[in-house]
Order: sequence, then C-alpha cells, then structure tokens
Amino acid sequence: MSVNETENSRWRRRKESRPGEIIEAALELFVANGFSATRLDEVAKLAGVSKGTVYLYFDSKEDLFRAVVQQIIIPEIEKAEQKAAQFQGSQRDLLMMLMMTWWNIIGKTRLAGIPKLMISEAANFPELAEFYLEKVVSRARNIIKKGIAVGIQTGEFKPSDPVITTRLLMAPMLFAVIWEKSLAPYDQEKYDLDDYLELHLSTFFEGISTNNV
Amino acid sequence: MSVNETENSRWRRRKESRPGEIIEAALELFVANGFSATRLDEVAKLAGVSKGTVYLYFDSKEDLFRAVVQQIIIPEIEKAEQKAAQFQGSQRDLLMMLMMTWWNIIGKTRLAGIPKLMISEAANFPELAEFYLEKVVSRARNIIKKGIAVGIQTGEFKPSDPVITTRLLMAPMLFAVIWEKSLAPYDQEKYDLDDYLELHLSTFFEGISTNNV
DNA sequence: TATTACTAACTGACTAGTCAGTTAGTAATA
DNA sequence: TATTACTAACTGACTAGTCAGTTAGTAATA
Repeated sequence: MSVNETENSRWRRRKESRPGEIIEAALELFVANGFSATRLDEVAKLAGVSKGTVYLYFDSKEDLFRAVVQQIIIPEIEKAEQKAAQFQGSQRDLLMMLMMTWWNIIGKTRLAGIPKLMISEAANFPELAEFYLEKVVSRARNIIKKGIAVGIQTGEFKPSDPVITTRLLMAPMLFAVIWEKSLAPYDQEKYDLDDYLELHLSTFFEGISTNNV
Repeated sequence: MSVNETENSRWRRRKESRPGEIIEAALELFVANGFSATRLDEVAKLAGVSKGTVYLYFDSKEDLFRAVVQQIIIPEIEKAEQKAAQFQGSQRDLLMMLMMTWWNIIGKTRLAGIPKLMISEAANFPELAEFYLEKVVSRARNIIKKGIAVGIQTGEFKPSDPVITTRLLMAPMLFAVIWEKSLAPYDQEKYDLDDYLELHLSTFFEGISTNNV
C-alpha cells in the first residue's frame, strides 16, 4: 500500500498532489530501468494509483517522461544559468564550479540515469530526443560554451573551437556516468570515480590554459 | 528475394554458408537498431531464410549476438594485439596508432553500433554484458593500459594510475561514437569529428607527457 | 541410367507472454 | 444529487521461440 493512502477507504481524490506523486514514481523507475523497460503499471503502483489515473494526468508515456524532465532537470539548469551569470572569478574557476555542480547534482545522484536513458533510447524515441536536446542539452551546453569563449577572448585559454572544447570537457564525465549505469556493474576492473574526475579536470585545464595567468 | 536464391525453387540447402549469412544480416540490423529492437524475423528476411532456420544454427537471439561479436570484433582485437606487440617506437606513437586504428575500423564504420548497443542494452541483458566485457573490453583495455604503463616506466609519461589514464584516453572517443548513434541525428549543433579527435589526442598527450623527450 | 527410399535443411503457422492505452462503472466529494 | 477522480478489467498489437510438415538433395537399388 502506498504511503499516501492512510485512510481505510479504498481511495481518495487528491487531484493536486497526484501528478507530482506520479512524476516522482516515474523518475524513480525511469532512472533505474530506462524508458522502454519501465512499465506504467509499476509507475502507477509506486505512486499508489491505478494505471488509468496515470492516463488521467498524462497523455502518454512519452508525455510523462517530458513532465519528469520539466519538473526535475530544467530547474537545475536554471539554477546553473543564474550561478554562471553571477560568477566572479576566472573562467577556469567558473567551469570547475559548473562541473562540480553537475557532478554533485546529476553525476553522482540517481539523476545520472537521465543522460543514460536518453543515450540509450533516443534512436527509438526521436521526439523525446528532440525535446531533450532543445530543453536540456543545448541550454546546458551554452553555459559552458560561454565560459570557454570568454576564456579564449581574455587570453586565459588557448584559441580553440568552443563547440569542440565544450564537448571535450563534458565527454569524459558523461561517459563515466553512462558506464556506471550500463557495463560497470559487470566490470571486474574497478576504479575511483573521484580520482578519474580530478585527473580529467586537471589535465584538461592544463591542456587548454595559456601560461599568462 | 534474397541474392542467394537464384533458382526458381523455393529454397536450396546451403549448410556451410547459412550461419555466415545470418551473422552478416544480424550485424547489419543489430548495429542499426540495437539488440531489443532487432526482430529475428527481419534478420531472417535479410539473410534470405525463415526464422526457423535462424534457430537451426543459433540457440537464441543472445547466442546470435555472441556469434556476431566473435566473428566480427574479436579478430580486430587480435590484430591490434599483434600490431602492439610488434610496434617499434615511442609509447605515444603506439597509442596514437592504436587510437587511429580503432577510429578507422570501429569508430567511423557501422561497427560503432556495437559499443553503442552494449551501453544501451547491458542493463537488460546482463549475460551479454559479461560476455562483452570479458571478450572485448578487457582485452582492448589491456593493450592500451600496457602502452601507458610502459610510457610511465620509461619516463615518457608523467606518473599516473594507468587504469584511469586508459579510461580518459578512450572516453571522449567512445562518447563521440555513442553520441553519433543516439542524439546526434537530432542535434542542431554540428561539429567536425576529425577536429574533435585531433584536439582530444593532442591535448591528452600534451597533458600526460613529460618534457624529456 | 532411372527410380525410390531416405535424411536433414528449411518453412511458416502457431503459442504464450507482454504491455501501452481504453473504457465502463464506482465511489468520493461539493 | 450531480459531478468527477479513480479503479479494474479489458483490448489489440507485438514478438521470441516452437514444431509439424515440406522439399532439396543423395544414396541405394532395380
């Protein structure tokens, strides 16, 4: 029985809180099992409702996923945009701060399941891919790209293509997260993720920085 | 009608060539659509046989996938092992050669679909994950790890954990390939993969190399 | 050399199971 | 009492794997 059904009556009408509870249940199962493998019956059960109720609030499974991203991921992007806009300091420090924030909020939490899910299921769900790219990826990318571009302008970083440099900064972090959610559980060879992250960031910034600090 | 059925009879017995033709058809569809989304009916159709014939030569869909990896990927690993063993030159040049080989044979061919598939489907097919890690990943990793370890020993590279350094060398390449096979088709922001690769390799080796060349 | 008996490669229809989405009816609430 | 949030049983489309039956090819025999 769900936590929310404390009365002994069979059910209660809770129009305001149902959508949020369904989104929370969906998030939990989507990040754990992916999009396809998540059963709407299971989402409903975890949210303490029937599958019919899910369809009362969301048009489709894809619509439910979009709502999850909207509620859970987009607010984090907005926070990051604000942090970046207000930041005082070198572009290296700004980018380090953004990477650590991403790592703490997404990389090492259950939210890491979202990038993993998108990579895995994009080919089978093109509309989700487009949605995610527009609302999440391009926005996140722009924050970083700006830091790189400003750093190049001010002479803090060597000249390079900011598009490619942004991707090279993110790639090892995204790959690590995706690996953890896919093959890592079966991998005999273990390694320390924090050491990995540290070595990546230090060599990356060493590689792109000029020496006139 | 399949290329192989030139007679007007309904079918011919071709015990020797069927398995290879089924493997080729399976490879084609697995790399294009992934493991789950590939229908055995489609594989059979592409190979010019019925689904029953697929089961005559392979025990299951997973068994067919293992046969694909065995036939297509393992020989490439063996070649790389030989190339590395015979190599004369700096460890940097060895690793560059291995990375370019990987890029030319896997990264920019249809075989790029295999790492993408494994990342996407590992969670749902643990036995495939274990097989792939043991037969492919760990073997490929060892070739690179050895180059890094030797380079550290000889003073060509700075001291570091070879396990982590190996992963940092591969991660941006694997991520790029996985991105191409997932979200890239829907991504507005384009970039040049060769430029990406070049910037990665040059900054990576700059980052890990000592200056006493 | 022609016929026939036999083997095994191959087919295609079928089964059992899965799951997103639908809907008729019920019970909570205003 | 009227409205509507919610349930639970249902549908229909999909697919891995099975298996009874068919046919190509071959070897033995007339």
